Amino acid sequence: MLNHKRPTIDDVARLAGLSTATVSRFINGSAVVSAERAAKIKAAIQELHYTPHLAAQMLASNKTRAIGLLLPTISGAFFAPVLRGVETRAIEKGYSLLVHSTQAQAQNAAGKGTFKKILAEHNTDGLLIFAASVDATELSRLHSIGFPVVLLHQASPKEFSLPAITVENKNGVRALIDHLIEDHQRRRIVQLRGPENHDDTYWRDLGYRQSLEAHGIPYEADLIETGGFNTEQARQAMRRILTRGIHFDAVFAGDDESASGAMMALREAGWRIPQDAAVVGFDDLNLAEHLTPPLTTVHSPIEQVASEAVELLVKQIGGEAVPAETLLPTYLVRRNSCGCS
Amino acid sequence: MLNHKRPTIDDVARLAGLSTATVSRFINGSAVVSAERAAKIKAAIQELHYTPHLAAQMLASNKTRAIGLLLPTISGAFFAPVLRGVETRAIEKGYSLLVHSTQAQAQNAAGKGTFKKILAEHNTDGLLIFAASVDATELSRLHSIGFPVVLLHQASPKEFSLPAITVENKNGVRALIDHLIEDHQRRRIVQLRGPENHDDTYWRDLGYRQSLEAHGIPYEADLIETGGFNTEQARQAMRRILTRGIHFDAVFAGDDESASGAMMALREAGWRIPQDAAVVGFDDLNLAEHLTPPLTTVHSPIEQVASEAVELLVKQIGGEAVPAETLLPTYLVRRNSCGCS
DNA sequence: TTGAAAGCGCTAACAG
DNA sequence: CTGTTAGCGCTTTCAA
Repeated sequence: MLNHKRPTIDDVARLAGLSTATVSRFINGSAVVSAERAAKIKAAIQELHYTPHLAAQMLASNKTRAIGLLLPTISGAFFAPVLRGVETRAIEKGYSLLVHSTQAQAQNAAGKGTFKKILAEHNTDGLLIFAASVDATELSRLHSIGFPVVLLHQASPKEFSLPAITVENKNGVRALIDHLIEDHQRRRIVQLRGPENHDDTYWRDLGYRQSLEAHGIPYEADLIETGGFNTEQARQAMRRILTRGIHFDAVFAGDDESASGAMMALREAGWRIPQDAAVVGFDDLNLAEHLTPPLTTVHSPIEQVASEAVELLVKQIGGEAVPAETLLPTYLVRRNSCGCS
Repeated sequence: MLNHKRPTIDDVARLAGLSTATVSRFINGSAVVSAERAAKIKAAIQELHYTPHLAAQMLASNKTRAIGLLLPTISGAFFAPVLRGVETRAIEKGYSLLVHSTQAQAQNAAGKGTFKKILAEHNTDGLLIFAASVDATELSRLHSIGFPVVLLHQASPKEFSLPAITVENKNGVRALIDHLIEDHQRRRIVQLRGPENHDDTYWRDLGYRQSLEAHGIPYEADLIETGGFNTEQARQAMRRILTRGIHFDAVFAGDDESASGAMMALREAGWRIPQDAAVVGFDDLNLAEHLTPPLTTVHSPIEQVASEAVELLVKQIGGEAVPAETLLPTYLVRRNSCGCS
């Protein structure tokens, strides 16, 4: 397909009048090369437009220089900053990025008997695994072969330890609900929970409960529904709440996308926000400030989690030890959907 | 890092009592292997948990079995179906997917003098290039070395021919504007244009103009603004229109995300949709039916474009000829934001 | 610091 | 249909 054969390291070595080994050392910085020869090599590389053949490097070094990102799905506003953070940092570190949404595979694998691991130790040096992307068996297998892994928005299984990074869910929600109760006198606060078995769901719920408890407000099952961290699901959940005909004066939607869905359902039913019910979210995605009214929420450093995760993974690949758990701080962002002006 | 050395094709061959060549043939289906031996090989592979070493395959075959997807950015609701379509089909075809948003790189490369081609012929077998992701020079270079490329939502440069795939923008918009004029008696229709130098922008504008012309309505520069296919930009563009104090009774927002922004701006200003102004979009993203009111728009088969693009690319990689241009049909979706009930 | 040379695991002639 | 074998382009001992 290509017109000219691409230049090899041998071509460079020949042109520079040196051995391939020296060129290789120069390229990888794996040993000091005399300044004089380094210059020659650099010139030869430029002249030939030489780029190392990745596959050959991999084969010889037994490294892929690629990291894999496993996501449940790539849809949704939430994953944009995740991808951005991961990609930017990965490139910076000289790794290429393989992205795979396990949901896409599930659709695909249905019908076939085979379960092929599209992203694993055979084509990456390490894996970034987002909550709900792979099952415990695979996690355990990766751990057992000592393969570098970082878990995002997901705690390590109890049986063994895999480095995990996430945000301060509980305290964030705590501040959020405190604000609703203390500054806006709301007491009947609906919660639209995220997906079950999702750690964020667990901790956000806990923050919600603790705030209620601290203010002497009982936890009421009637006020709880599952929004699934998803606009459409949240919209329907909100409708179900509305159908119950129960009294409430605020909605904690689980995340911003859910908040958007909750607002739709509320508005359809003729409710005014925040007069009839305050609505708050979590994440502080771009969309938050563009909702009507602008959404009060908890700022979550999503992109930073992503880029820090890459950092942790690369360290592991390099054989360094990394902290078992990293928790990035969150903070309350007051806009208008809570009643602030 | 790994405990056990991974099995090689030699281990499989030894266990099966055959040659590596036969095993290789079986794995790649590159020649017929007798049923009896095939069974033996299959068993050996299972027993050893053998997976081919990708780098070795690449090096020996001079193929990467990876395709690259170049996007301007991964943010935005629009790209979710693109990614889904590409990934699903790529996996199906046995290719892995490398994603790169050129915007992320631009941020990164700023400051450095180097421009490294993160995705190109050295690490992929072919490239899927979305509109506005790479410049003409790089396109020309890829073409000159005969590297497989498919352009998405972007026409081939005039100087040479690269296969391109996109949707029927013009006729879609034509039907949309016709609907506004004929069925809802709108005559002063604002257009929020997409980014300049974007082919979709050009064709959508043409559809808009042709519909106006067909109905004897003059094209008025005052009614035109740039929405950039982006919620926030569109919102601001809409505000600018509003500031002009001119009369209008409908808004063609360029795409659905822009429509969402336009709606926000209109609502802020106290306009009712569709009574005071109809609002219509393009794409028919998931969000369209969830806007208030549900958005009348043009359905664009985004995911299908993506998966068809993979198909075209894989064909090229296989040395097959492919059509220079592929245009997928669009159709009008009437919901309520146009005034339909 | 440098060079020579032995592979890394696999594919693809080539010969049978 | 099957086996033998020569590389693919690079990294990495081992000696010098």
